[in-house]
Amino acid sequence: MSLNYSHTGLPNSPLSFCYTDPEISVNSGQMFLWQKFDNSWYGVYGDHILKFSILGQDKEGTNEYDNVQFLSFPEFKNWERHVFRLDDDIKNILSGFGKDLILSKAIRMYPGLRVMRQEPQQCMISFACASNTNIAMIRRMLSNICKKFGDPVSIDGREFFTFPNADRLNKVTTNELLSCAVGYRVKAIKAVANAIASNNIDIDYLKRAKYNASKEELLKIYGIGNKISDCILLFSLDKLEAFPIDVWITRVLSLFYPWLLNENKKENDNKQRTLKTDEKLLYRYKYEILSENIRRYFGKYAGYAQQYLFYYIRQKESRKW
DNA sequence: GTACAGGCAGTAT
DNA sequence: ATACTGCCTGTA
Repeated sequence: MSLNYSHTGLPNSPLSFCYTDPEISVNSGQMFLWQKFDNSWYGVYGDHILKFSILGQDKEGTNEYDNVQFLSFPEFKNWERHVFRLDDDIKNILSGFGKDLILSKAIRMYPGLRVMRQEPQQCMISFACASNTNIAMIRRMLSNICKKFGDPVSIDGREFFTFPNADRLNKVTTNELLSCAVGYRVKAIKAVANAIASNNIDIDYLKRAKYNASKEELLKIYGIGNKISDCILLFSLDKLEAFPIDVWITRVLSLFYPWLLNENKKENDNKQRTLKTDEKLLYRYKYEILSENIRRYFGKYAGYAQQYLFYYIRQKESRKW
């Protein structure tokens, strides 16, 4: 497989990678537990550690490499197909956005940006940690959780830790979790672990069910609201229409899709619209209605659009991850 | 010291 | 229904 690796990413990002044929890059937000050492990337997928290595020479600054090796511990055959969603018809998905100028631009800038598929239990716990904080903090919390409750795996002379499953996390004490610097999110983490461990929610069902039914189940869990459930649905439950709306997405909508927001204005608010006022708009607009309108506009692969827009606005604002 | 970071639940109106 | 508030932790 020909591979094209580059730091497409954000200037300060230690993360983000892409390769071509098919081209891939991924938002850091999707890869909390990935790290790069030398020419290899290592990532945690539940109780597996995944690895891929860039072998061979860079063809004179083209970032094209002729050989990439995918490994996993323990064995997880063809994990790259699963994790990078190589079965998605990316050409078809992206061509569907062709009429949208902003998306077209973002797609040209970040060719092959993908939605990554995460291990569902890990994904649910990860986003339970995501409220009111930033990516660096989430990475720290999750890394702490793995170190404390996961199993060590030694690879290439380095120690990695698997992600503890729900049964394990369901048994740990609140204080043990608090030592992972998760703060008040401990209640959400325990609620997720308990819901899975006690079969109150069934991940197979969540995968099978349609977006709305699946989301309804997730929203029953303490600490899992609209945005976080959409992340879980998109990144681990194969709901490609899920479109998580956070402050960054709100900004990009405000800048480039104001009509989507204005449709939902509660009253005709004559005040001048500014970024600041728009950022507060999730207080003033119903997430559900906004979400429906957005999914109607972007279509059944809205989640892919969300990733391009998120990546675009983050880079535009030069955010460090 | 203060503001703020990829939300959420609880409470008051 | 909608507005407002506090919240762990860490960094700028």
